[in-house]
Amino acid sequence: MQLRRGDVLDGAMAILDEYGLGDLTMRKLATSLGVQPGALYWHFPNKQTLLGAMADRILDGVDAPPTAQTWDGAITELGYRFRGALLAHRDGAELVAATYASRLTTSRARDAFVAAALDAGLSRAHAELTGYALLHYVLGHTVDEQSRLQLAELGALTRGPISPAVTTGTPATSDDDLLDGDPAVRFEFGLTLLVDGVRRRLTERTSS
Amino acid sequence: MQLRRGDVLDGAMAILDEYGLGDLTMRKLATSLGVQPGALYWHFPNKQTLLGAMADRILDGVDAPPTAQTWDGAITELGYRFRGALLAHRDGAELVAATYASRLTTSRARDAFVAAALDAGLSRAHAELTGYALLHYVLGHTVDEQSRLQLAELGALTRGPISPAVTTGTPATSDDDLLDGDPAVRFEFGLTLLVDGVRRRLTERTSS
DNA sequence: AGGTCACTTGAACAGCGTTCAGGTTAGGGG
DNA sequence: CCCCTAACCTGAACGCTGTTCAAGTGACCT
Repeated sequence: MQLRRGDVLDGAMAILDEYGLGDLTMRKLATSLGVQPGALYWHFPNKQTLLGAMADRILDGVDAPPTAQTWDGAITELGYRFRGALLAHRDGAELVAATYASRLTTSRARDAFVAAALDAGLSRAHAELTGYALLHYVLGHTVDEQSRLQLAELGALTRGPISPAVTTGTPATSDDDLLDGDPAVRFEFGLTLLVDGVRRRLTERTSS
Repeated sequence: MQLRRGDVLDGAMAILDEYGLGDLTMRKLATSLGVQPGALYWHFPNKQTLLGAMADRILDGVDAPPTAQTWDGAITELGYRFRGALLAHRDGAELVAATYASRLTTSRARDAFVAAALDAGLSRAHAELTGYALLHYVLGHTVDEQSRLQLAELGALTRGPISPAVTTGTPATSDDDLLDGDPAVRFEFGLTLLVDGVRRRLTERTSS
């Protein structure tokens, strides 16, 4: 029973979901596949490339045409879909961000954003720029959101019956209530800011 | 001649600037300081903490009050200052992004953004959210910009006299001209989008 | 039956962050 | 002046990482 490239990818995704990016090593992956580490290098030239393939799998489908009727609805839908894809796997955002930086994954998400911006009525140049802005915002936000999430999970396990917190100065409601509330609200707010920025560009162009 | 905590930090910054984050290892740092690797662990409990201190140094000064007179000028100024600080050191953006994710650096940049948003007239809650949006956008953009820059530098050295490129389909002007132009333009565009989003929120509140 | 090509093994290489018992050195008090 | 304590460093190791490669195995086609 020999290994296929797809099997390696499947095994890697399984380790990612269960143990996280930090524990995804070539040795652990090989062991989980019942194989020696060297065998993996027949299917992938190196770990970076494997991570790139994983990023591509995570982003699979994000560039499908949006169903929303309005242009702003379409951009928002794409944003949520992108974020959802990243959050669907442990360390997904970090993996995609790292891989995107080394140009080993295609930027489908950005292309979809650009298409939506073109549909909205922006010029090619402005649509391209808008695509970058949306991509960078969503990526930046989601990396942060996910790392917070996983730090909180870890803290919830570590921190057992802790003393009810000696309030060291501020009444503790300065910041946390906004964060613990709902990351989706935080996400949506920034997305709306960007969409409104696009809207302004559209009306300016129309009315001038 | 004994080592001070600050000396270690200085040495680490020097290696970062000259060789990049990938070559910043505890062993290389120790060698450059004329010391054994173990000695570093008296000054910093681990590498992560050292990286955190480096991030703090990189971000030193970004939260100084902006000089611009208008609120939108202030936000723009802070954005450029933040980006400038990240670009000032090799792999600076990546370092700060990674460190920010593990909460080992204070988020001065965000606080400055929040203050500017409050000055603009936003409510506390909206200002906080705006701070996150700006932070995530600038970080996302600058990580991308810097990795592109360094990839291009590397490519310029590697790529010697290459054959004039077999244009595989598109006339090659689809994307690159916008990118090679000026990253600052790309940066400013997204920043303007966000600022315009804030502006809309302000006028809505005023006129309703 | 034989040969070819795809795939895997086993072992090693060079490097990493981190630990720690023990040596060294500097500075202040008797 | 000397000694003692605390700060600081050494030397050597531990367990881990990604990656390489000659040699071996196995399946499939002729």
